[in-house]
Amino acid sequence: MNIRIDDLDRKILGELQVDASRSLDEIAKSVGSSKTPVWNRIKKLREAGVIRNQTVNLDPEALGFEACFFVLIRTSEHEAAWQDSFLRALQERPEVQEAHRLAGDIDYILKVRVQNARAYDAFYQALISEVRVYNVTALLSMEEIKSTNALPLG
Amino acid sequence: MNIRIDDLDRKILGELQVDASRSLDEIAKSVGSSKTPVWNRIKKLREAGVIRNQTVNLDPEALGFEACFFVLIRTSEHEAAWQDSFLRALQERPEVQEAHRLAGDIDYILKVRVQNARAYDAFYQALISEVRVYNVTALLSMEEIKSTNALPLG
DNA sequence: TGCAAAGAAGGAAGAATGTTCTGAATGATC
DNA sequence: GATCATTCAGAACATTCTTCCTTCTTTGCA
Repeated sequence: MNIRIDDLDRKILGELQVDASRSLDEIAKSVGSSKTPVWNRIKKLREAGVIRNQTVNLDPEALGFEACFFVLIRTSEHEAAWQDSFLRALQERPEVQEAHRLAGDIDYILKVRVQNARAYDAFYQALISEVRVYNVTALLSMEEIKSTNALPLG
Repeated sequence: MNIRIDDLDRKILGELQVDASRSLDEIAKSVGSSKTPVWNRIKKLREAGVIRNQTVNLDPEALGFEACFFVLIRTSEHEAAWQDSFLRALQERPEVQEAHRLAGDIDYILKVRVQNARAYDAFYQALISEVRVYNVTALLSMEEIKSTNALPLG
């Protein structure tokens, strides 16, 4: 699974992060190479799992998702069985865009995207009925200042 | 700018969210339609800004980004000039993947992706030297349980 | 109900792009 | 310095995109 990633690979990934719909010729020109090596490297990076998938970024508000919450969760339960059911609940809920297990006194953080505050409450009620949590704090986003999942490869 | 989005549009967007590299024919088959209407609708959705751009999702750890922090920021300054310089600082820093202005006693939350803890400290020092902040709490992610920016269109 | 307008299906055709292949060049190893 | 393996540039082929057209269905309105 280990793979050697050189400077040209990073340039290609940088281009794909900005716009994955460009043609191989354009990308090759941008990174100062030609079509064949770019194609071979993209294939290699895909097979190695460095490139996971190719998606479109949608405008959440245009599709009716007006509310975004960051949810800080504390729990007193740390057994494997509890954790398994918690993780499964998060995976199954499409409102949960991100979930991280944290170090420190807060155990988990979630990013939850929903239509409105009522939809968040429905999500919250469903979650706490499925798994026991000790303390939940919801932070409501008023403005999305920046949103990208591009890595700084420059 | 307003656009009417029907069920077929949502199905198409759902397919594109999962895998934007599939051909029009395949997508048309998946949503139970044919090539022409699918192409027209994708074009319409792109022009309306519902589809923002097309990118690849990379494996952060494979590229050496082993640390992810959520940063909670409180500030006592709420003037426009301070806010402008703060926003500009966030936009310019590629480590900042997400930035939200919040309601409540915490003013901002950031998601910061860096190589390691030392790189985070460098980022932190640079940030507080640029803009005054009252209080900063960093939450260190131990495990990325879930990560997607797909909207629940089903 | 009937009429007009809009959109969908299906296919055809040219342009653009993806994918494979080959010979040349480059660099590493001994 | 010779040999081997790897990579690159460009050609050649295959697929897909994009546009256009015709027919048919659906939608909206009088």
